Amino acid sequence: MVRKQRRTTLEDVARKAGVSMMTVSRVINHTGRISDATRQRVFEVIEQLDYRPNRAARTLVTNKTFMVALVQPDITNPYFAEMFRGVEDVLRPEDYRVLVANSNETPAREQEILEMLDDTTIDGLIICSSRLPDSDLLPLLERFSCVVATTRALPEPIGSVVHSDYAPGYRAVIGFRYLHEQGYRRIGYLRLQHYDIYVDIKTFQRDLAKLGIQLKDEWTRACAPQWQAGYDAGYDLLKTQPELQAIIGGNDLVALGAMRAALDLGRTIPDDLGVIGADDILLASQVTPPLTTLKTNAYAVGSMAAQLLLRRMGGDMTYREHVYTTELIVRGSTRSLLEDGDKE
Amino acid sequence: MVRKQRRTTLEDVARKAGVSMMTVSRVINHTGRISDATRQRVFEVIEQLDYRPNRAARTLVTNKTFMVALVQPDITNPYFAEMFRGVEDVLRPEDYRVLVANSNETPAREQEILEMLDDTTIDGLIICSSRLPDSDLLPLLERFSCVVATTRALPEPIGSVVHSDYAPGYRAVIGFRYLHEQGYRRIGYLRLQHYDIYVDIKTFQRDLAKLGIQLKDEWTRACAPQWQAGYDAGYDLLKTQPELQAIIGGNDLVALGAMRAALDLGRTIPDDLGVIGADDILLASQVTPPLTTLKTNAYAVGSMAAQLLLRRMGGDMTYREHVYTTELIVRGSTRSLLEDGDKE
DNA sequence: CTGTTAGCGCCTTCAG
DNA sequence: CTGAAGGCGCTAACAG
Repeated sequence: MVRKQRRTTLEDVARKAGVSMMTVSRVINHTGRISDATRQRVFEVIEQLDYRPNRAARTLVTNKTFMVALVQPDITNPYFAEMFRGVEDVLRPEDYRVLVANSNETPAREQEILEMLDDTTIDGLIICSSRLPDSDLLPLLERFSCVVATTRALPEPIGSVVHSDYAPGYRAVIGFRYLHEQGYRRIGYLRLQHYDIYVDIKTFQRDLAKLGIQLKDEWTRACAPQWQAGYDAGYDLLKTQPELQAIIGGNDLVALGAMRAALDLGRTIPDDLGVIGADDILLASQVTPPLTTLKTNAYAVGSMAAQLLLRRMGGDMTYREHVYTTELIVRGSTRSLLEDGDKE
Repeated sequence: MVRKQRRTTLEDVARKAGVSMMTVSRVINHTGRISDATRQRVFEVIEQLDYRPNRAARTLVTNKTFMVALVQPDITNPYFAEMFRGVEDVLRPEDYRVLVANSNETPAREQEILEMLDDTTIDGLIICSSRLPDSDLLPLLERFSCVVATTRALPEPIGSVVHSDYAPGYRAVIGFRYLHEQGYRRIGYLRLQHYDIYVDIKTFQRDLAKLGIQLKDEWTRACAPQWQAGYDAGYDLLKTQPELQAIIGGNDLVALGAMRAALDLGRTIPDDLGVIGADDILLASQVTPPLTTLKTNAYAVGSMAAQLLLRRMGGDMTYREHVYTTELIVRGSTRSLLEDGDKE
């Protein structure tokens, strides 16, 4: 037989301890003043009966779930897995549990996830690198009382923000600038497709042009933020634009996919082609040659997001914005062209 | 101002629709028979008022939370991230949400997590590769009505089981056998430290001996299932036992760490040293040389675990056990020694 | 310091 | 096909 007996309740404990339910409630919640003797006795009974409060009942009356949702595009991306750790490490000591939902890079699924969540399920929401346009995202977020977004701007009243990037979609500029300084002139760009939600590629090209860097239309492709997408896009890009001297990937996975494609096409790295990624996942440092990358501290982003959320859940609804800057880590996948006379 | 107004409740909907609360309840739960006209009207009002049922209230009365906990040792290990996807892909269509808790490879933290969870928080529990000994784990699991464990045996009444391995802690044997066939005779083994919970290393050595394979005491180290631990242990192992012809890692991260250590020590792979990992994470195929590994389908393990859990949550408490077999993927990090005359 | 009263929002049961 | 009463287990607010 499976256990059938009713769970022990507050009332059971109260009866057995010879006190009122309220007293027991006060003891377990450490609220109000209780004599040591009573407290002790109550604790003993709780122990004996293996009493554990019913969360649902408590939530019904307090409106607190002690649950936080973390909505991410892809937890198999080491960047997001690391971010999860940051979030959990901050929330757990505060007794919050983390509900993780993965949209698998599918905007429709992200939407569905947000629709299924609400304030009776969670106390707060951290939405990471949303792939939804503002017109879809903001109405959904309005339904939640406490929201923090990462790598995504939000109108002030909606929630606080952590940027993992000095400007959304602009992280790659650091790579362009660096390569340009090293003498590279024909630089391909595998931008992440969701960047197009907030940065028009034409604008991006113009902004690069202001820095004296040319990015021709045919030198860039939008691609999904995954290894295989990077491979495919990189392969295509190098096939059609063999004159490229370097490729910048929107993240490490994409850059590494492109790097593999380049190798398969017989290019040598960094001699025939420079490659730059972004994030600095473990894989980046372990391939040969190791990948030059734009490092972002995913763990810090996660823990900061959690801290901002705790603030909000604690009642402080002040808008806060935290920007982590991106750091260039130079490794073997790029080199200087300055001594080659390869400048144009 | 923040929203202050009370959430709309069943009662609000009932009043506005001119029906009883019960009718509304039946409509939203698709239970009982309701006239089309009434149903339609109720749905309209629900829409107008943007009504959403209060989860806590519902849970209080039904005892269903529609929440499943996934307890894992380390979500930054791609193996577990992939497994999460398998779990979620099965559970979401059934309307379950997934609470993820990460023990960070810390048994005490795993214990703490399990203690904080209970049947009023979740309907079911999937515990992955528990790092706790049976004496600690089993009493904790008994408190839950529906449990599935992965890569870990469980007494029948406790829960169902998915093995990602032909026998717990024995996956590496396939690697030993393969290397032995290829002429390797001095094989180091970086076993995962938690294996010692269920497989005594002496027994393991004896079992290998039965296959005619020698594993000397000084050729094996227990190490944490992470890259850095693999690096450190591998470094130490190769320093003290330079005669080793190969190293088998308990998982890919460890093997890759050891591989890096070998390279840092000036060994060439596979010429000076063979390396085998386990899991087949993306990184394994992307390093140079690519890593020979014992592939396990993490996604399948996750989705099978979720399916077994659904069965249990659906009331079918039959014990079920699913074993995935491990597949050897031979890549460039190992070679044949048979033509070398290097046999002993 | 401790107890009493009154719900939280929903579903189960039993009547119509 | 629809409704009324009762209670799930807990805590807020007020008494003493």
